[in-house]
Amino acid sequence: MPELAEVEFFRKRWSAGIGGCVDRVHVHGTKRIFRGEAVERLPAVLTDAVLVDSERKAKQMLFRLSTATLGIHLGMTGELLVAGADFVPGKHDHLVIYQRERALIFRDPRLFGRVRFTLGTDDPAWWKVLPEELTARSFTKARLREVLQRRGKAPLKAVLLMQEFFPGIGNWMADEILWRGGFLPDRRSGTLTELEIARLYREIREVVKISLKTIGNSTGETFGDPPRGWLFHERWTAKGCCPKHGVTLNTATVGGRTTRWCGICQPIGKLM
DNA sequence: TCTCGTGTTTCTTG
DNA sequence: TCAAGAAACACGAG
Repeated sequence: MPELAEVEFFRKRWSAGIGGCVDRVHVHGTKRIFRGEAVERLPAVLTDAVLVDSERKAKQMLFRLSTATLGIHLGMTGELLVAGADFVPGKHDHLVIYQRERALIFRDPRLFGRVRFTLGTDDPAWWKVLPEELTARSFTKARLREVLQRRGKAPLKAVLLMQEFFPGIGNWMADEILWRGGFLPDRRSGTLTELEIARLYREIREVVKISLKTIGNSTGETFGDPPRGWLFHERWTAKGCCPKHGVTLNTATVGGRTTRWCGICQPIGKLM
């Protein structure tokens, strides 16, 4: 479930390879994962390069090597893994970077993810133009108000999923934010009062911050869960209940995505 | 066998 | 021309 915090977890997983030299590279070159890239050049470019560092912006990752940069987006089902140097790639292991002591693996069964690479050590142009993080100072209440008004007729849920405004927010995080704030997902974005905008702003910051802390910083085999009492733990099955009221969650498609909410916590809908 | 889905891009509609 | 919604992408899980 790669939303911003899970992406952070996967990025750190590959940190095991920082400082290491690339022995060889395996690619499934014909796959859509590499769309638009001259993938046939990738093994030659990366072999003998050193993995220098990595960074995440929203759901995007950039791995900097001594000869090139590697941009990775996990799509819906992508993941990064680390295995021993004798790792044998499976059907869905589209990129494997072998170092002396380990293999860094990018796996994605549904091929919605993307790998891009750029020669040289400068950060690529697409990376430089990504919007600033929601944890940055530039994300202010005034900025939120402006976005909500600009997309005034769209449901709140749909607007929260727009990456140009809310980089890193995905389906479960949007549901979590709306549930905590008491907003019905199909509420028109332009109808929020000043007090409600303040509440939404606070919940966006909180959910991002706590998710990064609990999921993004996990060090185990799999990423950890967000705190008990979050909607997260209930929203995956039809039997899921509101953590506060115990009532079965409602389900509908809002903004093109499966959305779950509590009829008691989140009472006020469209209003337009 | 059928339906669903954690993301993004492109197409269609209004 | 713009905003919003739908469809498409590809595959495994239930």
